[in-house]
Amino acid sequence: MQLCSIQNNMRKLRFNHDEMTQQELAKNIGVTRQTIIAIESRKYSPTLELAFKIAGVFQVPLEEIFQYKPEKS
Amino acid sequence: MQLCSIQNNMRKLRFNHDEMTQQELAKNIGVTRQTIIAIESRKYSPTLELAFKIAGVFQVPLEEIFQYKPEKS
DNA sequence: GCATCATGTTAATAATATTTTACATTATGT
DNA sequence: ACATAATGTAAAATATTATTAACATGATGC
Repeated sequence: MQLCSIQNNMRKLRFNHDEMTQQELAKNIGVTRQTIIAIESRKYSPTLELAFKIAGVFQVPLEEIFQYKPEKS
Repeated sequence: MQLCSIQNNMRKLRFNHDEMTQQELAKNIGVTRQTIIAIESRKYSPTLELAFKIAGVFQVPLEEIFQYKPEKS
């Protein structure tokens, strides 16, 4: 499956935050669990708005969660 | 017209970077001028990938260009 | 064994972002 | 006056992201 160009460590952050589940994170930022799954598995990148919300939950700068990896030339 | 929830200072940055035009910025990051116009006028938010590319052009952290302003309760 | 919870997969639909094209406006230079 | 460059506006078409729902798996506890 095609990976998107944005890497992330949401999964690691969830575990470091009291093993927050995908469901809890989803509810926290107001999206469905499917969206969390898709982002964690790099099926697609979140919107900028969603990325900011996620950074807000974990209280870290956005760039600490998401990194741009061009991949394509 | 409805504004999106992400603020930005691309316009200011363009002028501070040798008065870079919308056209030049667009070409730099590989999108059309319409996309730059839409983002600058907050018609919609860029994708996370685009936001990273724009930050790359201006060589500043993403959060220095884009700020999340919830607006809605 | 059975129920429950967390995670994963797939597919269809809805919502949003981006492209393309065309035309308008304002300022600048000749 | 005319040409050009930068910006703005609008609409339709396409691409990407997000939602919803249904079903599957592995782990845990009773």
